[in-house]
Amino acid sequence: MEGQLMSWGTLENGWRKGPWTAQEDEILIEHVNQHGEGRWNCVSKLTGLRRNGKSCRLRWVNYLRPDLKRGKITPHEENIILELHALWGNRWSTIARSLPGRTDNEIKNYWRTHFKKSKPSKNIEKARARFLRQQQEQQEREEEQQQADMRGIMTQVEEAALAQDMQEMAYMYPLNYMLQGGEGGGGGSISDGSSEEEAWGSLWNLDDIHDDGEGVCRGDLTMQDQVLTFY
DNA sequence: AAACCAGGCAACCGCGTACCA
DNA sequence: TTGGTACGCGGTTGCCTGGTT
Repeated sequence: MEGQLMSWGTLENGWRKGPWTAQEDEILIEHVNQHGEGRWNCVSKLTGLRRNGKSCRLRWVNYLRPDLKRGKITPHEENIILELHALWGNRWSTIARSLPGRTDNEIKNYWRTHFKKSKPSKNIEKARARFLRQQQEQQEREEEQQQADMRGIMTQVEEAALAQDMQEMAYMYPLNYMLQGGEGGGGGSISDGSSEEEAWGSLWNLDDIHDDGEGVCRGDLTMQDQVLTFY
């Protein structure tokens, strides 16, 4: 524990806690505009703000950042959250990278209030298991194929460099990268219905993309392929 | 009108990790 | 190599608000 509350929101060690005031927000924004993000523990020293570094960072990241999107999560975003949560679980910050303007905290809260309570149906669980199994098989097939293809063309150094590039791209822009190919791609088939079954359905339909060897993403990696590049 | 309740969300906490001296 | 510090992440808490009785 940091200390005992003296008056409302003030601890005996001088740090303030609880809801931020408009003045505190202004001070923090001013500070970040001047010095940039980071070095959060210096904020109190430089500005006189009685907030610890953690609190400042959180306030900035979750509320004050200018690129934050305000307003409700759209059905499209909701579907993205569902799909990525199916893939990555509670890795909220990873999921948030695929939703520009949304924070991990926001997505986490949204998930907890909208989906946590409803247990996935049997069908969903079966579909999920099938998806994961096929994903694994696909990965194995591709690794074999890639090794065979690459061996004759690339040196080992080039191969490593490419793999790293792919991984970095996928890490920086997970969903954008997956959905390359536009609205007609994997995400485009998502209807505006927001039921859980529908959302999962859009994910499992990706299986079909692979069946003909072409995929909706035409020439690009399908969602499954690209997800595999993360691991 | 008042009390109660549930949902939503901002903020806090603890832990793990990266970085640096 | 190690210890300290700062940062980032996920889980949890608690307040606020709107709806219901």
